[in-house]
Amino acid sequence: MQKGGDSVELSERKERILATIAETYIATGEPVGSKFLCMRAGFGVSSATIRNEMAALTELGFLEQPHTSAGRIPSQKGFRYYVDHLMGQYDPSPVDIFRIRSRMDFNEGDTQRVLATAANTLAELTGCAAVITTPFAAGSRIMRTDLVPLGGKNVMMVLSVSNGMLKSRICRCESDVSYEMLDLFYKIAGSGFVQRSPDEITTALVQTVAASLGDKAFEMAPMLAAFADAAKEAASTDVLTAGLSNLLRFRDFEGRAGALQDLLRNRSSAVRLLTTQSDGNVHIHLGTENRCRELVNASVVCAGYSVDGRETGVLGIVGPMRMDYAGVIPLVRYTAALVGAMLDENMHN
Amino acid sequence: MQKGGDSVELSERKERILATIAETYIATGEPVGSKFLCMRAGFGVSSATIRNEMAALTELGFLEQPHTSAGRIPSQKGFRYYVDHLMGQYDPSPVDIFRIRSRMDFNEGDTQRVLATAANTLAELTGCAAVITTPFAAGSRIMRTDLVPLGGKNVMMVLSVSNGMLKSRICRCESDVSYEMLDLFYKIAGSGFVQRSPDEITTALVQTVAASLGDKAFEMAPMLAAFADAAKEAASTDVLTAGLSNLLRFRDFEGRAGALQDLLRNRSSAVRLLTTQSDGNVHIHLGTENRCRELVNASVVCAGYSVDGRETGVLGIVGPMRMDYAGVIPLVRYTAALVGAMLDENMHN
DNA sequence: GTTAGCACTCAAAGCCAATGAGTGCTAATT
DNA sequence: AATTAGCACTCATTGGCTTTGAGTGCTAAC
Repeated sequence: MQKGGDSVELSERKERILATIAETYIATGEPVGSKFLCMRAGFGVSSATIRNEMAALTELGFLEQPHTSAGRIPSQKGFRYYVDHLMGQYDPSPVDIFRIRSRMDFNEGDTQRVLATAANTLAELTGCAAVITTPFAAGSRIMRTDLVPLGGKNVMMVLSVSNGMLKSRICRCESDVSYEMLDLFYKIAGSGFVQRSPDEITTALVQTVAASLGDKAFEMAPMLAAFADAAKEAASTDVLTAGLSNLLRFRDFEGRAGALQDLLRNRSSAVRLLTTQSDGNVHIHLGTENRCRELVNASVVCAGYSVDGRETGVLGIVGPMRMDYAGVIPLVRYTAALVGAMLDENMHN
Repeated sequence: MQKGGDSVELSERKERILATIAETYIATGEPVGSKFLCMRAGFGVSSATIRNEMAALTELGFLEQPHTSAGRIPSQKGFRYYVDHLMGQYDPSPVDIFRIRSRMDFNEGDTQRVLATAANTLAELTGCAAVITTPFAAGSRIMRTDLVPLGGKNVMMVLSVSNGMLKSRICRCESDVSYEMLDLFYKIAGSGFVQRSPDEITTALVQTVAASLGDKAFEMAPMLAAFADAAKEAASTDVLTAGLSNLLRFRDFEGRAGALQDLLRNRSSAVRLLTTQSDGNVHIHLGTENRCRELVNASVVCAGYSVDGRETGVLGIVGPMRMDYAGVIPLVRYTAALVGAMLDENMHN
């Protein structure tokens, strides 16, 4: 939970009012009026007093009014204050833990599948859209490359990266794949590519290698191209999404849900969205904090997952600004921890 | 183009009126009135005569009226008659051909990628959602299985099926993978699994094999399980989608777009949707012909793609019933042919 | 068979008043 | 100084009402 920008201190009563408005608005989606607050919550004062407080909170920018004769809703600043200072901190309920663990198979060795399952689980349990990045490539290196001849001219190339990712390419050679070609590729890869970081595999590097091959270059070109392509993909962070159609259910996104879906489907914008300090906490990006037109009334709740003690990826959910933060944060935190643990398991065999 | 159910013959003038209404409604989305038809189209008669004809067409069930004081729109039956008898048959325009070919790389050896690209291309060019099945497993057989030791306890298993599909699984063994384990698996697979059809790989079969292994069974269990799982997936038809967010743009689906997206994302319902006669033609399923609540005002335009002369998969698009059939059909037909050709290329190396 | 003419229908748009939730302000009270 | 009762005010919403105009169906004449 990062601290908000300006550290205005509110009186305890103002805080209680803001918290109650936030929680009521989150629950009902309707603006909250002074009368309701007076009745419902146990403030020992009249609605007029509450109105005065609300007016002050509006003046301070924590609340806003859809129109004169409506109640108040928390502004973005109000939500920020709420999540930073007022919201209860909970652990996931036993039933949530059960739900998450029963969906995620701790024995899954496939990083890609672990991530996909995590996204699906989060989307389902939160009712929001879920996004999860593949482990970052920074600091990783190519562990090995393998070739699987598929018969005839086709070979499958598998690139294993130390961050747990596998990238495979099917590659059609100019002629039937021969033992010599495979052998040559293994030699090239072993001496020039393995142990390097994926982002070191530049076109230039591959061309240098190709040039040194002389008349074999032509034969090897498709494999080298496939390898370069796979390495390039391995060097960049990818994003898996789930539950995009959940976004259609929120009135808040009416008409904009399509743009939101497209935004999340887009790799680079989704990565940018999740990027945040890696301090092991759950982070909340409210509305315009995301610096993104499509997300003005949306929030992102995200957390990094750590493998080997280093935060190597991020997962999160995207939903309306009036989402149930208190309920959702524990789910995100727990899922992130579990993903980290599962990938850790894979790293250490 | 399949023939409609009842073969009512309409007078030539009625046909011209129906065709003009269909095309105008497709283009504008607005009900079409007698006055417009009289002005615009070159009928040598007055609006009153056209009104009489329209009344007759309504009586016959080819047209309907949103309300008394509105023009007419084609009913489902009207659209059916239009696509069966009235619509022009076109070839894709050179520019469409160029667009499709420049998006689809004829040298791609990866079936999965070919399919994904085809779906994206179709979605983009038609503005509808695109769906494409993987090649059917019927009649296919397992060509080979390969193991790629990934270090430590992890192995990647690759299953090559004769229909061009590859299925891979990462499998975590109980102990470090040894040469003996790999060798044993190759022996088992070679004698018991390769050359079989994927749907023959039942749990029973795998258990029989396991039982025959004696004390090695425990060690081999994860690999056998992964193999069975991969084979099961290979035996069933999968579906790739693209452009689901296009559906949100259509007024016709307002409020139902989410359900439609979910329907297409669901493997079995999407397959059911595309299932049709395999006679090499483009097929059009209008509204309720799809026997599916979510699709009452939607149409599916689909075509099979053939590999080796046999129709082994289907692709199609889903859009509103008032879609531009004349423009879209050539695209679907051409894309299907191209997918077939590309997969053919792969089969014959 | 065609058409001019006309009465009719009905969605859409605009207008108006009533309703009521909720506020802001003021003056009295504690 | 804080609280509150009271009241005037605002404004979205609703429903009723009318107007408008597109489009029809029907009939009688051509």
